[in-house]
Amino acid sequence: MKIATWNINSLRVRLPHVLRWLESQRPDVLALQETKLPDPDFPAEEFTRLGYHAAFSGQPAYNGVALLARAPLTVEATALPDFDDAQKRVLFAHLDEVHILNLYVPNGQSLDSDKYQYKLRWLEQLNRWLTQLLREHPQLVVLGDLNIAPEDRDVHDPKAWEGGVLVSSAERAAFRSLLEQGLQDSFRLFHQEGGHYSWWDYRAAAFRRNLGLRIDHILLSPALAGRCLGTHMDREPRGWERPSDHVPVITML
DNA sequence: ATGGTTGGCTTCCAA
Repeated sequence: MKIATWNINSLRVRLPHVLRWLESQRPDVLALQETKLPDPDFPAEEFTRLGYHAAFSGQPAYNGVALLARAPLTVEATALPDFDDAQKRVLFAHLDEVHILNLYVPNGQSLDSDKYQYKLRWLEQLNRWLTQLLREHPQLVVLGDLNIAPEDRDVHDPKAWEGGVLVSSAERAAFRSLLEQGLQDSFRLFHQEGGHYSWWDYRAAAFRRNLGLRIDHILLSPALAGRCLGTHMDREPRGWERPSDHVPVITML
């Protein structure tokens, strides 16, 4: 089973990339973040044509998540439980036995921002929910743009990033809490070295110079981690015309 | 070199 996640930074702009990528990679599941589309505008029929079922939860201009899958999807939630949030960042669904939680974690903007406090509260509530999800669903995938580089080896220049969002100790502690509950970082099951990133800033030719961060992740419950065959980033679409600033992360189960 | 680029209910905000 091939499962992927990709922050596409506007599905309106990136639809040709998503269709091209689906045709060449044929994943069983593709989770999208930052669709930036209200639900009535979601181009579901474009994916139906390629044999994909679609589930989506979006809003105008910001945020928005979607799941595309070759098997029928059953949506179970579109928000964190008991958390008042107008922003569409969560899509929880299952296909057959496998449950997938697609997340677009808040960016946080800067450590002194209200948005950073919102991010930390959001992650705290996610951790609370995860306890229940792991108990109820042995085959659980948690994936998406988690907007956290878990360790210094996930950052091209840890000194330059010190004091910023995506790398702060509170965010990293929240990420570790996910792992302490039993999830495994599928990429780190296979690769130990630094230099592998999923996002590069559009500015300063960051991709060409590999000035990136590993902030998009596929986390697996113990049962799924035990049968995982590999996880990698596909850098190819970052070289296409008008690319997203993120690339797909792919795991094989 | 405290910059730079992209997308969107665009003349600013979010990333």
